[in-house]
Amino acid sequence: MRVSQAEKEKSHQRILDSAARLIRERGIEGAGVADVMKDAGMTPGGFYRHFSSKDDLVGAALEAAFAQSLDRLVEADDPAHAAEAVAEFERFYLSATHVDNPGYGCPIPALAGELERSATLKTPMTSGVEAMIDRLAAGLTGPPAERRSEAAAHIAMIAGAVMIARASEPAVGQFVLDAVRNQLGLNAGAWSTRRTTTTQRGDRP
Amino acid sequence: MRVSQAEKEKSHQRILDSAARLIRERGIEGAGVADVMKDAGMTPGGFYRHFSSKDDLVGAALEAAFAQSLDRLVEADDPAHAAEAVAEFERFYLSATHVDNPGYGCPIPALAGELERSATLKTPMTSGVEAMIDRLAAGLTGPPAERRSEAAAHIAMIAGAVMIARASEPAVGQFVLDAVRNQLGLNAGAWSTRRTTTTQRGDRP
DNA sequence: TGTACATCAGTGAACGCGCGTTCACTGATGTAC
DNA sequence: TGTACATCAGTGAACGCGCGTTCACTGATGTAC
Repeated sequence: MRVSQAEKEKSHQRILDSAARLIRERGIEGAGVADVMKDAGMTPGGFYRHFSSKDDLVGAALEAAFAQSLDRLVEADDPAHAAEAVAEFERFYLSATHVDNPGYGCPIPALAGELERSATLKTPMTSGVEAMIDRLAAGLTGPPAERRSEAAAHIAMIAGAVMIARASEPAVGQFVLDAVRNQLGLNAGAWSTRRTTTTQRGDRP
Repeated sequence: MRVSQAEKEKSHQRILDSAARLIRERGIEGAGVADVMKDAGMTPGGFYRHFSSKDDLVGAALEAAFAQSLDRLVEADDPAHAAEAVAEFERFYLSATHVDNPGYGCPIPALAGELERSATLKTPMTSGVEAMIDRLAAGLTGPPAERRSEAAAHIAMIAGAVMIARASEPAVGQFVLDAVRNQLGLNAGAWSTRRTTTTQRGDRP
């Protein structure tokens, strides 16, 4: 039975939301079209009135997932607030809540592994990574040219940590998350003077 | 036609080697039992004379892949050589050769994403991560208690970078790899005095 | 050492299941007059 | 504003394909005597 254009738009959004969540929870191959449609309250056949293929859906869902994830990083005008916003984002990123709930989290640790073999999905992944670099860079200190580089390194580290934590047994996962928190100075409270540094090389005895 | 015990052992090794490579190249779901057997020069039916299931194979292949990957990190007795060995390992890890040839590389960026949803494979992944932490820690400086933590952070960063590089378009991938190299001080030659540091927080104005 | 026989590594076809996609159909929506 | 009709969102079954696994079979290996 046909529904109104407004209803169709709502259906579309429900499918997209279900896909964005299920894909991050179960992986792209693990989230079937029928599963997504059922989660959205529909039957499989209707899917192709909204997307031309599963790949089409996954691309749109990946973009939506990045947008959702980056919404957690509040944009601040002045540098101090921007720095605190980034620290807060990274703390959440490394939290048990994020590790245990991939469905609402960052798409990189949830999906990058699977995207290594997909040609068509590299584009939305690349856009998402770039957007995340820019957003993080805005909250880092130092020369502007080096901020993006530092942001990229931070992303590699936090995404790698979450991925490893999810793929390992809890004790090791926790250890890696703690290690990265330490490396990024996120454990130091406002009152603390504790410092952590990266290992330095290039200076031989 | 039956073959000798020695021949069977060779077949077993060929299947394991093929699996360890194909699984890293194509992912666990992407490497079919028939593909692995064909690569090993056999037909699908014979598989179950060697492994009880595909999961069984993947577990063994994952262990083999970690062993292969860690073989690149030479063990050194004195601290200076150990430090240089770790630096060399990390340089290779972040190289285009490694990024472009997952079949012979580290299983973490190649498979961790897929293992997030596998209960049985978390054990070999955890063992592999622990082994890698220990091996890297031996080449880092600082108090012994903090070396493992620092090693874990390094692994998160390099594994994350390789995963992102493989899942993104080349320009962004290169940028992330370069950023991590910089962060780890791997671009600085022996003559250089260049330093890179992580962002520090916890000191409010 | 030689012979008879049980074992079993490997073959290749077939099975069963899940998943993406297609399709005939329904009936409410939107439009032309 | 009302009516007739074309459109099309959504249904639910069916199709086709790939993949893990099973199975009857072959013939060389290993063993018992």
